[in-house]
Amino acid sequence: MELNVTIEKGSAVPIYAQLSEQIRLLIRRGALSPGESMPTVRSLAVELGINVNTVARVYRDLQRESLLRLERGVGTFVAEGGESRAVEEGDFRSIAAKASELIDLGQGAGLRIGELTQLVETLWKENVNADR
Amino acid sequence: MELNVTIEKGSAVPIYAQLSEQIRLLIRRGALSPGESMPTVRSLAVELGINVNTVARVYRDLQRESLLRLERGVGTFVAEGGESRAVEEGDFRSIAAKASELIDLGQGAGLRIGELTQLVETLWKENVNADR
Amino acid sequence: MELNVTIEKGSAVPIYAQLSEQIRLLIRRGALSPGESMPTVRSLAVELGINVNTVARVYRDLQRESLLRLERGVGTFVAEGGESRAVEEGDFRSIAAKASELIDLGQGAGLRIGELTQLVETLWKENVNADR
Amino acid sequence: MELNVTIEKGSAVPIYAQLSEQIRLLIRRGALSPGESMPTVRSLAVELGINVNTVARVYRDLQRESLLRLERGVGTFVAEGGESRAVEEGDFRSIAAKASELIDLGQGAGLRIGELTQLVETLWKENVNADR
DNA sequence: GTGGTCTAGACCACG
DNA sequence: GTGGTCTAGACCACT
Repeated sequence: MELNVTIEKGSAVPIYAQLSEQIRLLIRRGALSPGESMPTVRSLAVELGINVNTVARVYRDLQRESLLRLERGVGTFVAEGGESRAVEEGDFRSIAAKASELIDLGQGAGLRIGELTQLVETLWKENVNADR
Repeated sequence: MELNVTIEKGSAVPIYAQLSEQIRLLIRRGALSPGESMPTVRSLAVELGINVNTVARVYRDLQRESLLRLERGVGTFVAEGGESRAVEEGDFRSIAAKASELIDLGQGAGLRIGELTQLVETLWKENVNADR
Repeated sequence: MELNVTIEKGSAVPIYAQLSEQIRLLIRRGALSPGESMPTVRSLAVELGINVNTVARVYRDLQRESLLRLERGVGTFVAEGGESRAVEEGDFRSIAAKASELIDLGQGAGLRIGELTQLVETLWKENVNADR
Repeated sequence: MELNVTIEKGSAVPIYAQLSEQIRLLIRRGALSPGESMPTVRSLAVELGINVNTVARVYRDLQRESLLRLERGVGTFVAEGGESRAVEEGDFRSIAAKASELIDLGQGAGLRIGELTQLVETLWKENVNADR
């Protein structure tokens, strides 16, 4: 039940945001399936070397988005509802493949990861604005 | 001399980090050329609706990375040195094109921007680790 | 012997408090009469989808308040004593009618249930303080 | 800038829920107007005798509901947006009047506050279900 | 032993 | 001095 999640402690992005976003992605890509049980707040905190409350906050936040379901005294589970539905596996594979190509190009040109994600974010916003 | 930069005030990412990363990208993509003058700290702060100190801090940080050059009483300029060299224009175009394709796929599959950049980050790290 | 009780699992109010308060009200409004038998701990737990221990705790608490009477090996009954005396039926009807009017007004104005009960609580407290 | 808020520390309802609900009501009833500044997290914590983090959590929760607007380094304000719009003053007055009548009846019949709010909640739910 | 709440106190980002 | 994050640790509600 180890979660494939990595936390950068020095990052400007708060720990809870890093964790939250990564769990969300694991659910969307189908690596975590509806009904599946999540690690306990305590075990995940130990595994990641962060505080229990920080994990609890993330679980609570994701519950409010209907991605997780918390049961007191029982555990935490991936929600069955609509929000937690995964992207189609085929769709996800082509997205991941495209992302890998982008990463290869970026690394080839000597970009850093932050520059690459910043580029994606900037283009995303232009795209959204252009749609208006 | 308006900088094509957008700040999200409510974001978990601190304003200074958003600004710093975006200026860095503008330089790397060649939208800001070596020797070109940057907006004054004050005007950029007003334009973006953020605090003067925040802009000043970013300029200072970028100077330390040799991306900007601060001349007291004159202004701030994009540095001529190595760090501020832009990616080849052709390279950048193919990277941007690839990123656009990725964004289209992601939007088509209903991903949010955070999920997409998270995916890029995750794959980047796997890539780096695989190289070791 | 189904009890007209509803539990909200996700609520900030603990399950035992929700259940306790609702049983108390059923007794006060005369829906449960002195001497009447209560559902078994187990059956009520199943009916409500909550833990047996939680129901048992509520029954124990209500016994301490002399609202219920637990007879080992026999069952649980609404107590005959003073605490469990119901409000006069006519009184209760006018209270319920007034409450319904309040609810209609509240819903008409777009209030949520929590806001309405909060208002009742606030005014209640002001009333009590004013009496002093 | 004292907020007319009361916290019951021993209550089964968590402190953050009590505070959150009361602030929400103050906004809905127009006692707090859009744009108005809220007490600082620290001052409110001191005033209520609770922890700073608890207040901060409430402010954060209410920000997510678009009822408050938090500005780092500046302060907290009632949001201008739609969610924070107050109920019409006349409407609110009739609701409060009706609630007072209900309270008088309830107190006359010897009900406790918890029983009264429980009744309101029960009838509310029946009303909602009946609408379906 | 699970998640939930609360406290106390430190340090950071921002103005 | 403002809000934000994080930690460490206590106690509670529930299974």
